[in-house]
Amino acid sequence: MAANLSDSSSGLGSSIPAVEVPEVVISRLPQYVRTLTQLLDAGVEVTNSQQLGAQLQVTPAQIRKDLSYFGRFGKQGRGYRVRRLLTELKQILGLDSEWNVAVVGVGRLGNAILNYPGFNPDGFHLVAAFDNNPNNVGREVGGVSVQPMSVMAETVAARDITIAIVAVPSAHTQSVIDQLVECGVRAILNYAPINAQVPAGVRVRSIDPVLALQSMTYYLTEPERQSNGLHPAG
Amino acid sequence: MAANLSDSSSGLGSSIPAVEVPEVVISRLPQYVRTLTQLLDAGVEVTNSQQLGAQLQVTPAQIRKDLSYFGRFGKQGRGYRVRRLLTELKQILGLDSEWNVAVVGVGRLGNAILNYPGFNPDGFHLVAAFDNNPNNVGREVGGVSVQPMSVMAETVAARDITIAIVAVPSAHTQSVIDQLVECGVRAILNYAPINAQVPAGVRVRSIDPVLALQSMTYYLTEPERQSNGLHPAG
DNA sequence: GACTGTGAAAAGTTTCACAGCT
DNA sequence: AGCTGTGAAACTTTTCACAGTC
Repeated sequence: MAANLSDSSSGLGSSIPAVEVPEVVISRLPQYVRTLTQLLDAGVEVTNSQQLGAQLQVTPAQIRKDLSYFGRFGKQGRGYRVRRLLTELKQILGLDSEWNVAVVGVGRLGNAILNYPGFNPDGFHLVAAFDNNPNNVGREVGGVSVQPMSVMAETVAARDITIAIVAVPSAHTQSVIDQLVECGVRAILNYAPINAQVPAGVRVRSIDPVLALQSMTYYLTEPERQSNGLHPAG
Repeated sequence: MAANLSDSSSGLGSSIPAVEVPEVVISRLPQYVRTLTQLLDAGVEVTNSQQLGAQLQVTPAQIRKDLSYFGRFGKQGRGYRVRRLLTELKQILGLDSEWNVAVVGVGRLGNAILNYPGFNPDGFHLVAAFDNNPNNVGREVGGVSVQPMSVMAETVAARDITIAIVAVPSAHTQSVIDQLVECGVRAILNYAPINAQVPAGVRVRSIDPVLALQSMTYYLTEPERQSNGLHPAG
């Protein structure tokens, strides 16, 4: 493997991979970050691929392989220093920066999102909220003043917003996403149960509890469909 | 490929696959179901792998291959009858049955879940709610009366509950999941940002917006990391 | 002519197994 | 002795391409 051109042995190297990193690897890194954060909070200073694998229910080899895309963060015979690895992974994922996020749609769900305290500790700042409904415009929700959709372009530019959370009814979601993309937003977290279409270069993830339930019922029906014993807690 | 032993040409065959169906395939079926439902609602009677693929942003070959694990649902030269394919896929996923679901944790999030109207149309019935807090016990939320955790085993058995939605604080989540598993629940939708551990035979899916955001920021950082142009709207 | 269903090829991902450092 | 980092092997998943049916 053509490992890596960056000098990551010189502490916190910026780890620019020489080889395209598989998307599935990137999707696992946030889980590694979370587990390492827990270990750090628990006062653990050194860990290893075995321990991380047990926590994450992933093989130790996979963890080592995943990390090898970005550099050499461990020490043979010893393992990984938790704080160092955590810092590196956060940097790789861009979690050493702060991200300004807009919420579109301030109905029941949008309200809950704006009041949810879980985003800020992770560097995601909900700095703007938009809604079409004049009854909502001007209200203060979760410390943010709700603006009309018409000022979205200005606000997104002014506040350097690159990420949006969309919580509008399904029927309006695609149109809202189109507008956001038009404004320069490049990552979207969609809460509507639709298949959002975005141009290349823009990312979408969807939060869809019904889809999650539906992908489990298959295994609850008679024919012994337990498949593997491992639990891809997606 | 050793296709399929079931006689699925004789309409709505129960499609017991001879070969273990890959988990990724199962995870895509609910999306097919959703798209087919939309087509049906739009009055479309016949579709094909090309059209479905365009909607779902998946190659037509993948759709045909996925379906081939369960039977032959199309007609060469014509495509798929929307209603027929939808019925078959729902049956495969177990969505032709109704599922009784318990919600554990009736805080802000649990409340929102119990009031969310999106589960029922899809055959998931929130029939019980549990909470440890005496202030919540006895309250009526989303048409369900909140019960103490102590009666969980009884209620789960009495109401034939196989699925649970867990919306309790992270610190209590694993313990609640253990109790649910003990009660015989075999599928869990977890809203806490933890790595839930369950025994083989039990499924977990997690709803974790922060993880979703964190898996996108990588692509928002300078080095041109757009990777593919396709958008795995996870 | 159009489109499915499917073996076979290609691509992607995981696991193995071991050299090499601590 | 213990554990990483990594080529190579094994396995999985996707895509191709075309025979067969409508």
